[in-house]
Amino acid sequence: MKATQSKTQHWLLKSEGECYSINDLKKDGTTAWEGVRNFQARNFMTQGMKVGDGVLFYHSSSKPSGVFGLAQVVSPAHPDMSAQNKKDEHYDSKATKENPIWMCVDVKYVETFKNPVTLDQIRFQPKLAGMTLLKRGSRLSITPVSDTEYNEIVRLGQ
DNA sequence: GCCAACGTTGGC
DNA sequence: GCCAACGTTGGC
Repeated sequence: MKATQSKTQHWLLKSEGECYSINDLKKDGTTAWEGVRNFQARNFMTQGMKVGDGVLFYHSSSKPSGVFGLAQVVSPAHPDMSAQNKKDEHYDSKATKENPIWMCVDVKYVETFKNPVTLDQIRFQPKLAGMTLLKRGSRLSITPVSDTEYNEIVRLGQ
């Protein structure tokens, strides 16, 4: 399905801080967002994300958890090769060259927040109360973020 | 390390 | 196509 909307969207990407942090992204410059093994999150990448979209970089399972910086989508979705790599921890035996199943986009480092916006802060802000992140049991590693939410988090972080 | 919430799998 | 079992996520 081809995305019909042309407006720039914003997204929140979760990463375990211990595993891949905003500092790792800064070091790498650009990275393929591999390892997503959830259909809903994948569909956001294949159908929703567009080059130029803004990304809130969230550390989960970190002390504290929160948005630590900004990134940007720099490629359309392409096959996630880690799914076809037997040695990769996210290997999926059903993924093939003909049917890669799992896709990923490339994201580019933009900036590290001077003041990381913690989960507590996000909960406290009325403008951010509706964020998918705060929904009970929300474990999605990729969620859409509204203009208002995005701008508010950027304002708090800088 | 606990556990609630959720997605996926597989037997029927 | 139901649903129990299982694995994973992620805040605490």
